[in-house]
Amino acid sequence: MSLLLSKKSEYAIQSLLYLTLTKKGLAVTAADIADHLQIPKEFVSKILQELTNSGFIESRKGKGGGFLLGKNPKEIYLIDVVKAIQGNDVFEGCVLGFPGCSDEYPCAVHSSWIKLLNDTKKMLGSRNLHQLAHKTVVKFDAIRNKLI
Amino acid sequence: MSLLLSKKSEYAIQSLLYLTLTKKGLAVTAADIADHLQIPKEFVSKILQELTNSGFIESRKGKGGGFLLGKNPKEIYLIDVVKAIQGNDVFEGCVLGFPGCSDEYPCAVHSSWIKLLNDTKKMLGSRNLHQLAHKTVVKFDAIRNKLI
DNA sequence: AATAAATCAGACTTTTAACTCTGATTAAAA
DNA sequence: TTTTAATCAGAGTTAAAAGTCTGATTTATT
Repeated sequence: MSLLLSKKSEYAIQSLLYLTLTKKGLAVTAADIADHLQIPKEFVSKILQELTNSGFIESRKGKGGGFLLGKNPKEIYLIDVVKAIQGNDVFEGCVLGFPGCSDEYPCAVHSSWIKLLNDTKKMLGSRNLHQLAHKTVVKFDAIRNKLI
Repeated sequence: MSLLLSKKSEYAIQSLLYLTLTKKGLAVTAADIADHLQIPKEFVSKILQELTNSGFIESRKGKGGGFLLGKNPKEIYLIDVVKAIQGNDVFEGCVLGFPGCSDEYPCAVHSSWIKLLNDTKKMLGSRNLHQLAHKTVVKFDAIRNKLI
């Protein structure tokens, strides 16, 4: 896990970016995604299921099936994905772990932390899949060519 | 765990703040700290041991023993504690989980993430125990009086 | 010297995140 | 209609973080 996101969130975002880059209307299998992202197929399948349930993607069963984006990639922001995967209250709570920390009863670093948190939320809330997808092509290439 | 720190780090910082507020030269027992912080005694004992090994505090064995700060609280910055507990590479790694993410081979949000990370490090790197301790008295009071 | 009160060390357990497996279902194509 | 290739659902496993327990050691006090 990075400092901010769980592995699940990371893989969810990577998968969505991959789906954004595939031809519209064409279903991509979990195996294909797992292969291109170099992550476990079974795990990514679970995550794709969750993303289906939360409406980010659609699934097609049976032969020729797979997954495709369920919305316009311009309307899927990183923060939406993170909240769907990690829960709506990921961004709550005191940094120092003190109970009942709030603007009224702040801990010693409360205001600075709130600023950092707002910046983080602003960052995740202003980047959508459409903006990020083409910048990610090079990453997918590097993984495929085992440059990493 | 909050977005940034592990429970261990949180309790470590809380314990150090508590020790900063106690009379110089007087050892405080793990039980006392656990009680005032309302966290498990055995767990905090483990953490205090680690903090002893990394030189933040000193321990006195036997009757009348306990723990006390090993350095000047003006010289203990939050980031030092976090690195000691969570490891030096806490602040490494790609937010989106892509391998080999760097300035040369950035992911789609690399530069924004580096900025957030630097702000975070700056925050943790500029607050020492001395600055924070007195602002924390009210938190300890609230916990003791079960106001929370 | 005995007792009491503390840390110390390390094994153990629980919980949560990460990951795996299996069998059922669905649907296209032969 | 049978086969093949996919998702679906949910149980199971593993690894890491969080938390507990126990027994040994240390040291001040009686």
